[in-house]
Amino acid sequence: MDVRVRSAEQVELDQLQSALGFLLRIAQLKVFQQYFMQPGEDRLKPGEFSVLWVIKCNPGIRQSLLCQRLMIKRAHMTKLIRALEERGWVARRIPDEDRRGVELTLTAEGEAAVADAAEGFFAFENTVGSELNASEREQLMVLLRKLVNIKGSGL
Amino acid sequence: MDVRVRSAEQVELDQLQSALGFLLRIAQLKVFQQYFMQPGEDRLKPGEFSVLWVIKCNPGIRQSLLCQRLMIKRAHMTKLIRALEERGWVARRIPDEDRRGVELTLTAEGEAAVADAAEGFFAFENTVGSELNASEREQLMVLLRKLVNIKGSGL
DNA sequence: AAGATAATGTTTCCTTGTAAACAAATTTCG
DNA sequence: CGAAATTTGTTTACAAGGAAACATTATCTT
Repeated sequence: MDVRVRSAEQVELDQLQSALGFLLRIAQLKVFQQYFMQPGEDRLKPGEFSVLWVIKCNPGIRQSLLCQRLMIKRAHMTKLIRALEERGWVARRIPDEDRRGVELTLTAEGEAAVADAAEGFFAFENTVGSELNASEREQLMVLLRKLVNIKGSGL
Repeated sequence: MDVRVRSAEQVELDQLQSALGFLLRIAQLKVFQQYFMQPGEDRLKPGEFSVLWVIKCNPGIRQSLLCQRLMIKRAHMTKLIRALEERGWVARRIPDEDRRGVELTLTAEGEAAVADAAEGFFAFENTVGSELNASEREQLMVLLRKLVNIKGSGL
């Protein structure tokens, strides 16, 4: 008789299976791996898409606010924004009211790029959590929004 | 009148607030930032702790299985394990039944290190999700376990 | 048995993300 | 007002993590 563990499901996690941070990390990694497993050539990466999307939804948003909402460090955001600027997708503007900050907007090309990517992105997002039924998925969304202080949609 | 968005909560996300992958990512990043914001000197990083913990709970576990369960890539796992080996915490053994694989166990020092870190780690984990009440937290855990195929505890 | 295929780790190179020090502009407060 | 503290973004130097090619061992096919 050989009872050696052979599948991931059989691995004993003990208390770790009640560790919320751990579960979130595993879930998140799983989603990313699924995302990158998809074909698609020069698809936007999730980080890029979300930055562009949020700028689109909040024209003139401050870079620091983007950092706060997307949980991206300032140092890293600088690189992201510079790269998107070089692709001709975002425009940086130093406002006169506060010349430390940077106001971000999309260029016309940027708008087009987001519009282009949005369909695929949200289509993928809708496949996330297929292990759950519709009501569980909705419930998970509600709990996560609460966890991260995103007010629910007014839908 | 100035209605410019000033706080992260006010940032418009539109459809993104219904994107499960996005919400998971934000939640996960938030937890990590909280973790690293804590003081503590040479605390184990979450990844290190979980690897040690899972080896402790599954002595002799194969490296590849660890990868699967912890969603860590093989290339990266090699580095993690080698580092833990150099610290004298894990022992690698090439089993005769299959000389491709590696069986992992903790050394006595490894056991001590995990035991030492466990209290702090799980204490932190219990603070995760304080934005939710007890029943919401439990519900979130159940949903995440289902999402990642971790069978619930028999508690 | 022998050659093709697959599984498992490792190595190397590259991308993503973080930490710390810095620069510039703004705010706070004696 | 004016010095100290804060906010914001950037730079540099590093750590974490991933992709691809490779080596070794095992399995599959015939």
